Amino acid sequence: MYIQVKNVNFTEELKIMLNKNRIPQYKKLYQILRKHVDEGIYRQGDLLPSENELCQLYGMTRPTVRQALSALANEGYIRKHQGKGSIVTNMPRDIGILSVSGTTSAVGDRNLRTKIIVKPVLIPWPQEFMFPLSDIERESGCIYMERLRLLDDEPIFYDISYIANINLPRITARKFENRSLFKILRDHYQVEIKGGEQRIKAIPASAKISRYLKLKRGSPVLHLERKMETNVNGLYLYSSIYCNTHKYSIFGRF
Amino acid sequence: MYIQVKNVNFTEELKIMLNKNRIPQYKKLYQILRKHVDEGIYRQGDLLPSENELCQLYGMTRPTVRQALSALANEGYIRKHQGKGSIVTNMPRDIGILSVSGTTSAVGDRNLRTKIIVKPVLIPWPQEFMFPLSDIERESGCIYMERLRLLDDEPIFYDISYIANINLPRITARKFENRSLFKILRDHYQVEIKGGEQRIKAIPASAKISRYLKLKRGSPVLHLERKMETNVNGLYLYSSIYCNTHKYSIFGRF
DNA sequence: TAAATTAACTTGTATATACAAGTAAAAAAT
DNA sequence: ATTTTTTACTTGTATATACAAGTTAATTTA
Repeated sequence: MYIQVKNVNFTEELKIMLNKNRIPQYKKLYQILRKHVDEGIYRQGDLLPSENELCQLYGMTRPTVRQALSALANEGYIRKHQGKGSIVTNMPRDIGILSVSGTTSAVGDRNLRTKIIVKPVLIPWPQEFMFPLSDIERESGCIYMERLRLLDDEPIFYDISYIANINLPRITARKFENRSLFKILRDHYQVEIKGGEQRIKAIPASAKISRYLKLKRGSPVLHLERKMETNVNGLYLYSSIYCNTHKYSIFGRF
Repeated sequence: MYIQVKNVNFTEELKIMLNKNRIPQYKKLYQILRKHVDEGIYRQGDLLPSENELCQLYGMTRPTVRQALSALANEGYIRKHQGKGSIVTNMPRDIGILSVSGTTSAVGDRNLRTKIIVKPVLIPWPQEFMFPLSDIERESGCIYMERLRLLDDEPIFYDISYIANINLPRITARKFENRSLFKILRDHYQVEIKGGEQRIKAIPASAKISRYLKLKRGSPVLHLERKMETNVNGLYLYSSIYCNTHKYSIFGRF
């Protein structure tokens, strides 16, 4: 018995391998600028360098720079004004809960604490899941976790997360206290959230939810069911989020 | 007494006037394709003509066509797949409530009826408004209206709208039954919603809201406060929306 | 001094071109 | 017949260029 090897040009293969994780220039610039906004190097209201300046700084042509900027504009990080320039938007981090980022970034990282209620465990998917699942997802099982998010020591979010166990080695061993699940996925697994869908309801607090969110039973609670698409084919993130909106509203840009 | 006329080249002025309402090519294509999707000429899952075909069909170059397509993709009308093509997304109309379009399009126009509770009237702005107002907005007064939206004869949305009275002649005379406010603004005033922000809460139904939405007092209701930016400088639309989410969820893509 | 014009920026729109990379079906090889 | 390769499509990335149009500040003009 022998293994048949496909007839390939190995130098070609190697080139492809090396180029596989190649990040396009416009995406590099996008990531740099987003990081600068996130880290406060550019603050709200600041003017970004002009497109021509960015061309010079990073050695690209204007269409490439514009591609990066329009990605930032689409996600609400900046707003472009003809004749003036690109202005950093007031609260890019607050897109959060209604957009691409996770709940950690939804409130600005400041006074948010995360308490793990149920550590990440690998379980079979629930019989009746809130979204339809593919066969691959069903087969690979589900990484399940429950987290309580406290803002100024008040419980605000109760998160239940479900992730298909696809290509995420050792994820159940990681620490999720005070870190965004999304950041971990991005930094350690190169998983980027690309979009998704959600359903929103106002519901009366159940016994469990009222206990965790320290509310009276039956008082109104915001309930989000979210399905998030990633750059990894077939990998979706699901979460069911209960929010105490008595004191804080959920804020979003669109 | 005489009126001093600015020294201008009138042919130049005329040219500018005529070009003033000129719509860019990519925007024309964007509008055409969006209309086709809205009207069901392209249905969910359908493949749009390829970029090169669109180039030929509409006499543009590929970058221009791509600009139109990426606008559609950003708003969730299509999804692009390298190597395959642009696929019409399952429920582009349902972006509605959480995105750019109005509530009429949020549920697909089908069984939605609109009942005017308070006809559009010009009033001064409320003392304590949910969003800060500019001086121009305050001075120009506020077009106010209340509408109840029924889905299959069940009251679902209670809309309170506020619009600054800037350059919207005769708007209080228009009929808003069963039509989207946004569509009227777009078709008659060339006002396009470009983005905005919103706050979402779960609150107990007040006496008024419970009456209109046919709910028990105190039962959970979704409350949205929205500020929408337009292409008209200084013109914002505001609305306060109460939703009965017992039967239906609010759905959104991001 | 005050108004108007000009100049020097900014982003917006558009063309033309080239090659990379993903997909799917036809064609060729086994 | 089955597998592999090729081919012909698709969208993605990138450059180079040009002019339009909005904004702001400096300059000129009255």
